[in-house]
Amino acid sequence: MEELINKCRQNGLRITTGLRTILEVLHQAKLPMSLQELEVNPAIIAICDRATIFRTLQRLEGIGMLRRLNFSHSGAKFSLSNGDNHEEYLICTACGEITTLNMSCPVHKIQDDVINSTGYKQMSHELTFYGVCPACQ
Amino acid sequence: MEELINKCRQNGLRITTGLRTILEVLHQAKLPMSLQELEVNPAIIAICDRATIFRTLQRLEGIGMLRRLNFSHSGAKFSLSNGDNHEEYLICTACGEITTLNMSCPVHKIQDDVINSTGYKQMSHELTFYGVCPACQ
DNA sequence: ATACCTGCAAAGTCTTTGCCTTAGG
DNA sequence: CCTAAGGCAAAGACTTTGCAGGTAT
Repeated sequence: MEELINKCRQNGLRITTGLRTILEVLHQAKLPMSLQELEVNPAIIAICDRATIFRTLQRLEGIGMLRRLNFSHSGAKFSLSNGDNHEEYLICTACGEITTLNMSCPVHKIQDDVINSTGYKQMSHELTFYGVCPACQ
Repeated sequence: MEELINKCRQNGLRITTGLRTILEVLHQAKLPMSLQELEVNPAIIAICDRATIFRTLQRLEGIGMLRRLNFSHSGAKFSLSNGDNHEEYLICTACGEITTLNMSCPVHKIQDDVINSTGYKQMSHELTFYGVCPACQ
């Protein structure tokens, strides 16, 4: 957590209560959260206006600490970047539950192939599985 | 193309000019398109209202012929389902260009593992690579 | 004939911005 | 102090819906 704060400081952000709280919530959630979810979060609701959350997320994304994700069955979500430039998720198409997958990422090899064959740079990837979770079946 | 029409008919959709045109455009585009892109498409703009396109996409998605995708640097896009329940894309984070990847999908094996370990059903997946294309570097 | 589709316009929803105030460094 | 950050409210950008009239079957 202090590490996150320091990274913000290094990037010239001012350490405000809002920023601190948002980081904390995202850090503890460990799962991507939407702007709205942040907005109604008990820890945030009394502290920050929607616009503040929005701009804070924007700043965090700008310095590469946050990653914007778009899942097909919900809107944009944000998660603290793991620094590895890859994200793997499993999403229930019925209830929307998001699960992170801790796989020793099997896509890196494929990614290298793609880099070589296309000439793209600064490559990252998202691998998302959709399905119906046991509880919803 | 006739195949697509038949599938619609089988699912109880009425074969209207709008539906036909939208299918045609999506079929030829081969790339995911947003509602807006469809709306301003020369073949469609004179035929269909935005609401019609919207509802047509909704119906197509409902019968599983269309897949809704959300990319991190653009809004929702739709592509005719390939029936294989998987999609692989490469997207330039600078210009937004979308490229389809024709890989003999390397993720199916991984998907099987995920199914076995999580109990999810009706699994599909999206694998998206983000990077900066040669032209934008 | 009768559902189903469509167009139009308006209502929603969520995101983004302007402007003035507050407060971190 | 100076400038970034915050609050409020309003503007935007899309998406979605109601309803009256049109059309495939």
